[in-house]
Amino acid sequence: MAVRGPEKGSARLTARGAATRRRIVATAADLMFRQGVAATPLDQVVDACGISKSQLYHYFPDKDALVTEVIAMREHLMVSAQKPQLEQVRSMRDLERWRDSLLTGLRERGLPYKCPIGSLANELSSRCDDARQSLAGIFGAWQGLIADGLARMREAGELDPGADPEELAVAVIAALQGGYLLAETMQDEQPFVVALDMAFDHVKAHVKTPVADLTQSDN
Amino acid sequence: MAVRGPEKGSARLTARGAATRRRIVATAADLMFRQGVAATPLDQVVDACGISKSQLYHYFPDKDALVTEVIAMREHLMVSAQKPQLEQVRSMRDLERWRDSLLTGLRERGLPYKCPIGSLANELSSRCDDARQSLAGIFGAWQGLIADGLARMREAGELDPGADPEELAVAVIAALQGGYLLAETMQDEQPFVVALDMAFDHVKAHVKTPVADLTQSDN
DNA sequence: TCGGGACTGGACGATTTGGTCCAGTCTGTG
DNA sequence: CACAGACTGGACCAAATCGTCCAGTCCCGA
Repeated sequence: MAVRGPEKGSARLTARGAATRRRIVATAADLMFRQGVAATPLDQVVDACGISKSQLYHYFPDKDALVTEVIAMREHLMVSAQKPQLEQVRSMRDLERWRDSLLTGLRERGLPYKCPIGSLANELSSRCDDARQSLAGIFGAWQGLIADGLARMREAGELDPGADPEELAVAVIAALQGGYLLAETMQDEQPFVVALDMAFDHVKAHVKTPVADLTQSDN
Repeated sequence: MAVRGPEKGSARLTARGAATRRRIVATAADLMFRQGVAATPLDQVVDACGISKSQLYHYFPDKDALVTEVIAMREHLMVSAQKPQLEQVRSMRDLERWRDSLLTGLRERGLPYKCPIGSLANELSSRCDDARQSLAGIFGAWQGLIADGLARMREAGELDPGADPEELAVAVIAALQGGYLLAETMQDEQPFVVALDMAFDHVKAHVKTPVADLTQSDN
């Protein structure tokens, strides 16, 4: 499970070859998301992808390398899905729009109620330190995106100067992850909603009271 | 991964036999906690336990049965660890004592920063519906213990009558789980602390304001 | 047209793992 | 003692899986 640099053979790659390569990673990512990494045999990837086994090994030296790419793709997908919205965040209203999109996303995808990153982290962090570090990096990037939005809110005077964007972002992600896990286990979206609401109440508790605020602010 | 009833052979069991059986489950639980269920071969359980393979199969028909028992043991451990404290909860102060014990527990155990139940849920809920349901039951039991405490707080007038103990309990557990996952992935207890603090702020937000609060309410 | 990467398809080896089987020993108790 | 259950120890099977290898075809651009 070593995290390698750019692939050896990636230098000379036809457009067609690159497309196939991406297809393999995408297929593997999907299967591994639903079944887990260990529970996804390469033969299944091969079948689902409609390629031959030798082709898979033509692009990837071993399963670990494939997993590494899957993780990288997950980071890319997360960033390209979250960044556009989070970058725009300058007010609580913006942040709530983001929350709403998380919710509708969960509902549209339906089961399984899992976070692609969280489930990878859970399975791999104990077994492969390279993967764990990559996943930690993804969480860090996510945290950064959220924290930046919160920081902008603070600059805009929406957030209390004493509020720590990084810490709030960690709390939000933790709530998200916990919500995903409970929702998946209970097969019910309610825990996810409850967790998200908690996180947003927590953020709101650091909102500079514009007018008389009903929700009393604890510390 | 079928969840069976009481074992077939459990009828005639010497004290010695029962002890060995428990030892097997405990050993398996520990290994599976640290490495994951799939990543724990039975041979390793056998070695770590100092028994012979035939003995393992003398007590358990297959690996699934062993996993089922491991889950049951996890429930038992959770309840016997949490119930005594949570049963006593009648005030915010009591609840905070419980939180403190969670924290010191995490610190004493050290790495891995995982929840034995959460990690099982994450790995098994996608792959075995029987296990998933058992784990959901454990989460439900945990939720119940917390919710009961919160309900007593409400009866005691410490909690707002409008507060929903069940919902608050779900939020607390979600924060816990998310905190564990982040802490484990980042190899840092801070996310766990942050998540727990969020959860407790959330509960406190439903505390009936007793008198003038000393903790400054930030404007 | 020629060459190289893309790709097939399946044989093959090695390893791991779950699971079976059994001959025989140990141990505690009625 | 006799017997039942506890236990050893390893041989053994079958399946899954990772990974290798190769002969040969297909496709595309210089």
